[in-house]
Amino acid sequence: MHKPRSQMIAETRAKLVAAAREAFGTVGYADASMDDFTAAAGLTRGALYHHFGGKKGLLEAVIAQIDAEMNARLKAVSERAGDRWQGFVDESVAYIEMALEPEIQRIMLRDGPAVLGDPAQWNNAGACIGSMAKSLARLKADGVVAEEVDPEAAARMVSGASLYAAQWIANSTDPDATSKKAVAAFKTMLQGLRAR
Amino acid sequence: MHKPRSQMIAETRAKLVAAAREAFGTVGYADASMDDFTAAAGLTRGALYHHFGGKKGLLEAVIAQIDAEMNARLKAVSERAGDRWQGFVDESVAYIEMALEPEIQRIMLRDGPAVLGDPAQWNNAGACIGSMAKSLARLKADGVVAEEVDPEAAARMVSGASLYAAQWIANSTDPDATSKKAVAAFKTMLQGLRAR
DNA sequence: ATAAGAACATACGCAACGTATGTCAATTGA
DNA sequence: TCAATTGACATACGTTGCGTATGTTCTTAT
Repeated sequence: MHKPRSQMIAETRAKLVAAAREAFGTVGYADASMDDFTAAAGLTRGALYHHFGGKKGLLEAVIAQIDAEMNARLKAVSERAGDRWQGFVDESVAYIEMALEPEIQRIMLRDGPAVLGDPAQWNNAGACIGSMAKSLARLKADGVVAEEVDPEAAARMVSGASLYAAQWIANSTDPDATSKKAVAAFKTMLQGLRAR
Repeated sequence: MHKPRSQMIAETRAKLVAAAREAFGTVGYADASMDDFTAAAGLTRGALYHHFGGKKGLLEAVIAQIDAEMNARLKAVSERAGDRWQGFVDESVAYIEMALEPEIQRIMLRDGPAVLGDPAQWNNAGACIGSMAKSLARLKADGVVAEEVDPEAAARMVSGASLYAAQWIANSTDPDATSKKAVAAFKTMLQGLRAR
């Protein structure tokens, strides 16, 4: 007796997502040949078009997967902290550090926005930004964060700042030293969000 | 009598840059056909390869042109302000507003980094970020900006935050209201950079 | 004036994408 | 149980776009 069909399908989709994730993360979206990475998954472009509608659809699936993983990691970090503000700071710094990972940098922060447009309008509405905005909203309710800051606006700017900081670090000749500078300046800047 | 050769060359290059700028800014780098926009300039791909070495080379030329324009505009804004800190804030807000222009958003902030990599390592070293870092360095020397902030780090984070804020505004259903929220949160965050 | 080289255009090959079509297995219904 | 149907996937083909190699013309220098 063979496996049930639904399971076969899930495996096929998972194989394609994994192979594409590998390819997108290393050579980049544009230079990833569909023929190549579908073959690496033991399949052909036919399966890809059937399940994901095209190259962009597959990118969306890859992004959704990574996004979920990032969200889980960030949640864990913020829950580990003492107070709420510290949790927010830790989460933001963790975000910078995640942006150091080549796969995240390439797929989530460069090719993703270039191909699919504004990250905020991706299907799950950007789980990462969403959770950060939630943290900020709670902090604002607690009076820790200043009245005039809109949580979503701040969350977006923080993630943008993180990305640019991470790119800077990743391309620097001395990543460790650069990282220290970036995190210091970043924390200082975050202080501006606090109520006086 | 014909025009001197050097002038003809300059005109040809300018035509190609202009046509590419138009195409890149509207349909995006990936979907811009070299055959199409060189024809729009009254030329062929041959001229493009001769002068710019390829599609990426032309993108670099387009970016250099836009970067110079942006730098000039930002310089004008910061010089118009009363004190130095105000000049920096104005410059940053102006940066957000520039990031609202579709051409700048598409070419400088999305396709550019995706195709050419870290903006900081572009040939002229990113005139915009450079000038912002200079402003911050002066402010730090004057004791207006806190000791622990590295000017370049801050400049990068500010531009990253601006980009994300601008994308948010550009894609929102009510750009005016969103813009107000973003600028308010942005200014608040910048306060964090000041010495106490 | 003629050789040399730059400024382009034209022609060709190649790789990648999307679609249309085919095939086979699994499920459904009588 | 056995057709009939549906869905999963492969194969083949046409199109498009890029890069290069090879012309052709025109300036410039000697």
